[in-house]
Amino acid sequence: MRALVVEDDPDLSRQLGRALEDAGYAVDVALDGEDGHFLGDTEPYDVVVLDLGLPKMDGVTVLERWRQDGKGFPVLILTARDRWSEKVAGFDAGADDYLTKPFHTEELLARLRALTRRAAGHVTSTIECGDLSIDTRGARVFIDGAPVKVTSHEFRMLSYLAHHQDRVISRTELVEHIYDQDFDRDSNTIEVFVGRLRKKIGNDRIETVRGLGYRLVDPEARPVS
Amino acid sequence: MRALVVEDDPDLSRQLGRALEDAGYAVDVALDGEDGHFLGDTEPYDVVVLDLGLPKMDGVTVLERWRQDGKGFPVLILTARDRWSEKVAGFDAGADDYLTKPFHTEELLARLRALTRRAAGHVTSTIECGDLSIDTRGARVFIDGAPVKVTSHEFRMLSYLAHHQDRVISRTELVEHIYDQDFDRDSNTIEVFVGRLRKKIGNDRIETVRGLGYRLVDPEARPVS
DNA sequence: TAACCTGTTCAGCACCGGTTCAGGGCATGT
DNA sequence: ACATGCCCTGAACCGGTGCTGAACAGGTTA
Repeated sequence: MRALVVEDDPDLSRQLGRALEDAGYAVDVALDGEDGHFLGDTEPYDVVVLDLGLPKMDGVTVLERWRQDGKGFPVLILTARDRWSEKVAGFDAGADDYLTKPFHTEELLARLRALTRRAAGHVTSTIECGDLSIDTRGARVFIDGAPVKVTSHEFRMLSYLAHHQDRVISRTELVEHIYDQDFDRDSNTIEVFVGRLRKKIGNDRIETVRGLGYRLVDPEARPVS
Repeated sequence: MRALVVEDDPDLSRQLGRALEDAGYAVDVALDGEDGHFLGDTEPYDVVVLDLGLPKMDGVTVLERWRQDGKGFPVLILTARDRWSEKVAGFDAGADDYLTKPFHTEELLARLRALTRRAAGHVTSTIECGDLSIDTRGARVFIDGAPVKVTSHEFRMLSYLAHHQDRVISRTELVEHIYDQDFDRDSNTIEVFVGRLRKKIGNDRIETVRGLGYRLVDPEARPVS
């Protein structure tokens, strides 16, 4: 999951970035509205945390432009306490949730989880694929109830595949969503991770579609429709 | 499906080409308006991505000439943000959709899928032909709900036939839509693929019309011709 | 500092998928 | 019925793609 944090207060943005990274997101941080808008326009984020009071370009404007351009990622806006007008304007502009400063990072994380889940059409905090279950909250993976130990990048990857199960995910799409901005394009890191994941959760759970990418499937569900 | 990308920025054009190839298109790239116009005039594309700001010949002009010459392929234009006049001119010239730079490749792919589907008169992302169903998004094929394993070229071919089912598709048309520019004309590759496909989905699903080409049919739907 | 864990790089290899080729069959027109 | 030529098919070739084991690097922990 990739997240963008747009927050001008350097302390808070650093804290947020760190909290999200700890929670397993690949995070980019923008310190003003222009940068934030540009990043949101160019990079495929899965969720955005957007402060409304920003230098160079107001948060609401940023959000409005994104939505005009058809950007659909979920956006959580941060507002100063008692700034109802801003909040309303934010929702009108297409925000999905809000939080008033100051707040507990746990609450922010919980709301972000809810947003990403909702955006992918899931309702619970665990995604199931056959007897494979992925706890997005605890970053844990179970097979038939038995815990499987996965590293953080392995988890990000599995989690992204699970959010879009049954779809073919190209290698480039995986890279874009797992890593932040710059990443060496031609490298076989993805393949190595797929290999390691397969070794842990079973070979038949990740199909490779030659020339296109990978796909997470439930091996049990396919003998007959 | 064959796609043409007309984009002068070398980085972007390479990136686009790669993304489309990942998505299963056969892609040609032109770096200026003249080349782009020529290619679009001579080669039968299924969809075109056209940047409006181009050297040698402006994108709008390119599009106008294509339409004057009766080229009907769907065209998605790329415009710099806040260039409303261009956008309008593009639509007037016959564009089918637009996207403002910068954009997410996934969104571009989604729109291209929508365009090709619409151009073929389909609305969903799966095409049905009797109990044969083709998932254009997931690159999968089912017979009566049971998955059939096809390779990427086999899929392209079946998919093209399915987009134009009940029509006779000539061998050259198939070649032109499945492969990009350079392909050895006299080769029986197509026949080999037809053979392999028939072996997988049943002999009676692809009719051969001697001297003309092939046609995808629903064997059940024609008790008698 | 040493041991460890995680992510990345590299090189070798197996295999798959695309292409070619040759031979034979079958439809079509005379 | 015959001959022509189009089409089908099996087999083989070949290059590329993706997989794997191992080594390396950076950071973290004991």
